[in-house]
Amino acid sequence: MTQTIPSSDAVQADRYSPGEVEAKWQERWRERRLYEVDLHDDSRPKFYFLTMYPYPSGDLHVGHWFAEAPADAAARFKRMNGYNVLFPMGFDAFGLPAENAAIRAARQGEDVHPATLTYQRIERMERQYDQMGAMFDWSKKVITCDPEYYKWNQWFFLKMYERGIAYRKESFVNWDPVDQTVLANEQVIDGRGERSGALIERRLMPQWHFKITDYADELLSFEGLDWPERIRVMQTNWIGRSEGAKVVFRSEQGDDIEVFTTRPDTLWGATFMVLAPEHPLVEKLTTPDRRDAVRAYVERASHMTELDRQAETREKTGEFIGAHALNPVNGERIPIWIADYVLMGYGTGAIMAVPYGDERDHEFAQKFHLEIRPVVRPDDSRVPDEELKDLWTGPGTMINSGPLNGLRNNGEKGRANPAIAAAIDHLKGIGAGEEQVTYRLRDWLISRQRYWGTPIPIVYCDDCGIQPEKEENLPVLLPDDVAFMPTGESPLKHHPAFAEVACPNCGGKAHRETDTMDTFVDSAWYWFRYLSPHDDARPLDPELVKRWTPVDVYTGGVEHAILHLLYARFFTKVLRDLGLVEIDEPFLKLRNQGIILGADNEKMSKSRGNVVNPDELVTQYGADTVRAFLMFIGPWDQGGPWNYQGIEGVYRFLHRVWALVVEQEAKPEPSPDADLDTVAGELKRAVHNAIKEVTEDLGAFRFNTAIAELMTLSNAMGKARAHRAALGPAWSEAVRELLLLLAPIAPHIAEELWERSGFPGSVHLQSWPSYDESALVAETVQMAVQVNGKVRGQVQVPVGAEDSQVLDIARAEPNVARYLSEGQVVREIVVKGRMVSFVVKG
RNA sequence: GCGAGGAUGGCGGAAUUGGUAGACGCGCUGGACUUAGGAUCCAGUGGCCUAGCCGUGCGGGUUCAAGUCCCGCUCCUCGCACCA
Repeated sequence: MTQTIPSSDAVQADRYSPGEVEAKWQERWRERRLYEVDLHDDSRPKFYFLTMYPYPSGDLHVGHWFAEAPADAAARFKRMNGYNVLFPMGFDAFGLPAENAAIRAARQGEDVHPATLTYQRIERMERQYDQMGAMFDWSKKVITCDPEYYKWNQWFFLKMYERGIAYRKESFVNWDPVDQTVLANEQVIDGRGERSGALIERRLMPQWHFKITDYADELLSFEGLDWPERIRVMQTNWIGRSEGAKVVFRSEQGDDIEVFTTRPDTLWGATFMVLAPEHPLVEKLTTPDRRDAVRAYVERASHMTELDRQAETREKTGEFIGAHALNPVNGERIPIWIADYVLMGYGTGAIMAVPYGDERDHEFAQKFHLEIRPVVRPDDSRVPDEELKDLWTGPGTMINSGPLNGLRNNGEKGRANPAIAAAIDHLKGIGAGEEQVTYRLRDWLISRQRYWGTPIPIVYCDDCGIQPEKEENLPVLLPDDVAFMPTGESPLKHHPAFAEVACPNCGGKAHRETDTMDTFVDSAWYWFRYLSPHDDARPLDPELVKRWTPVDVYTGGVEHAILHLLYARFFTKVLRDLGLVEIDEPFLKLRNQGIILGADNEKMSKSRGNVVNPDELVTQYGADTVRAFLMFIGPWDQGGPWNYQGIEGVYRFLHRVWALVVEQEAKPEPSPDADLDTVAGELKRAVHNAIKEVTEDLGAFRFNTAIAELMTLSNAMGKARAHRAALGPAWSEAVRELLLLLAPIAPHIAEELWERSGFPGSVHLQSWPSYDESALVAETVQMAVQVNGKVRGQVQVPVGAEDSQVLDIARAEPNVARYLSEGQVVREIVVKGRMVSFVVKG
């Protein structure tokens, strides 16, 4: 890309110079505190417009602009529509990249502290944000690595600990060997660490969890929320609710083996059982002759990464453990196997296997030659029961199933299926099971073996065990004087002053928890804190929370569909149950922007070298052009490839707007035969049409078409421009409306032209214009005309015309007139809005 | 495999309840102004065998009328995936 700005000798005194205009207005807006919001102002309705706060990576890239500039336009639009709009911004400042940078530095013998790095980056990004011309209210800024912020993470943790929502449990965890930390399930993508890309190992460790599963059912409801279907589906699948039954089998040795099944109706077809390799009963139940084989299998499974396991989706593996269990419904003796297709983390880690009714069990049975017994006869099957196909998961009639024989199985889930209902009742009757709901969702593991995060306020006392830190001792400060380990281990472990403490209970010898919290804890409630960012006495201001939340619109990337957005919903419900807020849901309306791809159609990344730097673009074209171009590129929720050429068109458009308002008319006066009334009428129509369209588009986040409408208006004004002197106030009115419509999208140039036109005040403090319906384009609509049921012609009819007028026009159509003149009109009707029917006799 | 979304000119994309397909922009072509044009302005720009015909991934259907509705496919993107 080479220069496109006209060389300086061509610049006239009043030529559009984005750099000057933008610097001037950013300065003035700052001086006038134009965007500082009075949270107590109740003269206007509130509107909380939230956009996801960024991680302080150090440089704003074009993706930030794509996310935030349109959001800013939508927020400005709301503000001009009479709302008191809160549009805050902050930084998600804890996290691995800053710490990893410190570790890298340590490896080279340098000393870089994550805090120093983070605050430097925040400062740089704030300056870059200012260049965007966004109406962020920085006075409400939240930085999550500030003790004044993370203190409240700790406070919430203590409250949740009191209520049993935060608990410590030894469990298998996802261990990232590169980042040297445990990850949440949500952070493991295809068996690899979300950040590091390293293969995840499974380890058994004591970890802190939040009991998000307590809220599983509530999280499944999106009632009253205007969220994209896509996100709702993703969250619903993630929570993964399954209705079924728990059934207790008993081993011959007398141990209860509990299983969960969604198909209790097929219990009589259970011909073997399968335990997960990690199942606690495996060791005990295995018979001596099978011990070696079983141990080898368990050993192999434990070393397998998640990815290895998933890669083996085709071929089933497993081992018979030598033991048998009794099927509670028919007392049958069935073999017990272990196999890694049964997961310890779901249900009970054990299943009853019904090869006839489950594809996986069927595959397993075939491979190991286990019995397959039909229990549902398909409706259209005519073969004898013994010859039924060996896998059927659909509806039919129950067979080989004792008391269920002959019952209808409609293939539905839960009690809606008579066969399932009967099976559950039967289980209850014999005391071997009952209805149960199981979720895929697991509790949120929040422990991280890292330094740069919120310290978990827990102390382990040799005598008293786990002790929560006292509230008055908060915040538990993250120490600054730490040495970063080249190995990646958390420096907290090697910091005696931090780790060795007195027990808050007995005062005896104790040590502090050295794990820190997942950074998703920070972002699970940050929007509440914008309302009182520096309140030292309490986490949130109840009065302001009541007035301002829930957030009216939340915008951000889809990549947070299940991580952040699910945690935020969970946290809100917890805060509600703690009596701190009164709302059930944090974000009423959610909108996701798409992703801007590099010119090579790949996701932008430093390693690919396809990153577009917005700073250079701003220098070349100005922020207004960059903003408007990102909005114009296509539907916002779609994203798309970056295209250098397109930006020129938007740049030219802003130049033309500038010329319309500022530049002196160089052309000769209009020719005397120009019909001024027509010109004025068309101008007015163009203006009001634009108001209507831009209003609808901005309200619906359709930025691309809003700009297209503005271009159409500016083109129309370009045609009328030659008559501007003669048009007088009509011209000036058109300019006024154009600038108002432009203000949310290109705030600087709109403000400058507003001032130059002599309009009072700031364009951003004006009310949004409304349109005059009667001034809109007199549209016509095409209608078909039929005579005695046959279409004879098409006519153009003005929108909103009276029926009689429509009939007159239709009658005048030559092709129609031919048929009408012959006979007599008996009935005339206008149907379907777009069809004129004549019925003629004679 | 399951779920969600999509397919429209050379390109990004527009098209209320079915009603002149291709708004707006890019690119391209021609012209004007120019020492020059990669600046600006004007005109044109879906295709073709151009009295007209054909055109919204493919094949059917409903309708006076289909990008839009119905049936059957193909391909693409994203999400989930041995969840019992």
